Amino acid sequence: MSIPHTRQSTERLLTPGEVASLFRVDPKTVTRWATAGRIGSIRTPGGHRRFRESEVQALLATLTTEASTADAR
Amino acid sequence: MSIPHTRQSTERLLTPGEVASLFRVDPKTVTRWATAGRIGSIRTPGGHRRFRESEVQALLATLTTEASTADAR
DNA sequence: CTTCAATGGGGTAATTGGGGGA
DNA sequence: TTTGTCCCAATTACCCCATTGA
Repeated sequence: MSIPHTRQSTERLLTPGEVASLFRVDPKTVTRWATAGRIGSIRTPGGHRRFRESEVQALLATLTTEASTADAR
Repeated sequence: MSIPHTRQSTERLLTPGEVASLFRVDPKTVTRWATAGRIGSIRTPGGHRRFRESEVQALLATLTTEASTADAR
């Protein structure tokens, strides 16, 4: 258990557009991921979303499939 | 109930720029939040704004949504 | 007193959100 | 089922320069 403290001032946040660029998708798609709960988000008081860079990187790594590292080089 | 524990010694004040960094927005945006009454602010005699760290942290926590722990593909 | 980064105010461009449909 | 696109309204970002704060 133990709920992790939300005390990370060094946590870099990304805009929807930046995340969209990383995944090569439309910003709207990123919005849907957030709505569907596939990725955590931080909303500004105005309603716009920001995403944790570490979480985005982790998601990218999770969805990344590498080819066998047989002797490729 | 009233709260006699007014620990202002622990009450740090943040500048617009610091709050902006936490939300990954422009300092001007934080100013608009204060003007719109979305966040409480303290004005210096010169007109500059300062924000209560506890209030900012609380607001940040409220607007934060964690990703679903279940991996639905 | 001098310096200089940060802030406020105003105005304008860019991004985002939400609904709906392809 | 997921994504991209069009609509419009709201929010946010960047430009100017005078003032404040340290």
